[in-house]
Amino acid sequence: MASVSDIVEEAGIGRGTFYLYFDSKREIFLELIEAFFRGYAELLEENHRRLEEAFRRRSRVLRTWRENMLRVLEYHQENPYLTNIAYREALGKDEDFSARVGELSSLAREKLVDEFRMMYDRGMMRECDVELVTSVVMGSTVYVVMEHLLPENEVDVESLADMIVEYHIRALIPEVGDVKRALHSAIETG
Amino acid sequence: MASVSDIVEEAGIGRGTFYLYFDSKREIFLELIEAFFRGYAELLEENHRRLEEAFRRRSRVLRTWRENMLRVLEYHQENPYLTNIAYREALGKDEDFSARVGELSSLAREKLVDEFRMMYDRGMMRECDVELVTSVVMGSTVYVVMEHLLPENEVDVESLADMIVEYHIRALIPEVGDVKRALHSAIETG
DNA sequence: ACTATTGTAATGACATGTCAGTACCAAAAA
DNA sequence: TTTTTGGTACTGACATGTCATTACAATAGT
Repeated sequence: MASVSDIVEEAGIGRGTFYLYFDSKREIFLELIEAFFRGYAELLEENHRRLEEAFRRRSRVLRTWRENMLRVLEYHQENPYLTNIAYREALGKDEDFSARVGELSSLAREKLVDEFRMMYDRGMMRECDVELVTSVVMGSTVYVVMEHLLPENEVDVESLADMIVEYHIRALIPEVGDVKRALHSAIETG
Repeated sequence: MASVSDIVEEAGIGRGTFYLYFDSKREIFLELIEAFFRGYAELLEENHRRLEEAFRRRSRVLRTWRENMLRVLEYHQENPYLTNIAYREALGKDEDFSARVGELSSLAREKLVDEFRMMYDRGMMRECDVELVTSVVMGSTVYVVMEHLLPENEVDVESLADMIVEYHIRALIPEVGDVKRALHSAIETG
């Protein structure tokens, strides 16, 4: 991790100046990460509300899922450094931080599990282990973000969202389901 | 990270003894990780060979894929501590280590991409972005390992492998493909 | 006796955090 | 106008702490 010396050097300020604005290095670190996590948690809540609304109206469920995925990707794309820190750099570093990561990932998991259950109850999903599916979706999303979204700056988020959602829809649609129709309702512009 | 004091205490040896056997803490760390990585790389190579062989014989391709997935899961299950260190604890820590992780993950990616292309060439896979699919498979696998395999010790690896492979087969099978037959050939015992 | 091991104490590199002092500006006093 | 004063932002040498690493005398094992 960057030392305070690194930070002040990079910022072109004196060592003391740093401590005028932050009580400790830990503080600035947790503050940055916390902001990122709070934003992400809010996004997840909002996505969840939108999807619930779609379920209530019984329309545009898959489309909403795709839009939610898009927003998740965009959020990470807009915060590349923090994303990198949160998912890679700081994982085994700080007790509090790890706890916070755990909280957020539990939150995300709960939301997703709930969403998949709603899909299942409406016959939009085949029978399967929801917890496992949730892990698959979360894990693949994080990995795609790290491998495709952060390194290249010229990546098309829209089509990335399309491809990811298509993958999961195909994997989850019931035996009797109409793949073409589902994909169309989720992805194709109309 | 564990201090040298922690290590010698845990191992029940003296501080001096530690330095009789290792030049430095870094050395033992890299040695352990390297062993884990080498083992994993070998596993990947072997899996790749098996799958190539299956392609050559034009039989049991999906079954072999499932077996490969199983071996990957088992390898991580057998090395829970190293898995945890490799994927979580030590990610932003050491320059050399990060480079090694990068190498290994590139190796895994190359193999997988190659395997998917073979599947595609034989009409076993729909047209899609192979790089992205590879990320999805790799990411979801790591995540499932961390969330389902490591925490609980009473998890059934076999059915985990089944469910993961079923997920990907459903996601990747061509429009005209026979899902039931594919799943049967991959998973059902016979 | 000889060797391998131990554990305490010392060392040094490097990290964070502190604080007396500098630079500067603007307003008050002369 | 010039000088003094006060306040704010900033600085970097220094204090302090942590931890890997080394040195070495004492001890256990053969």
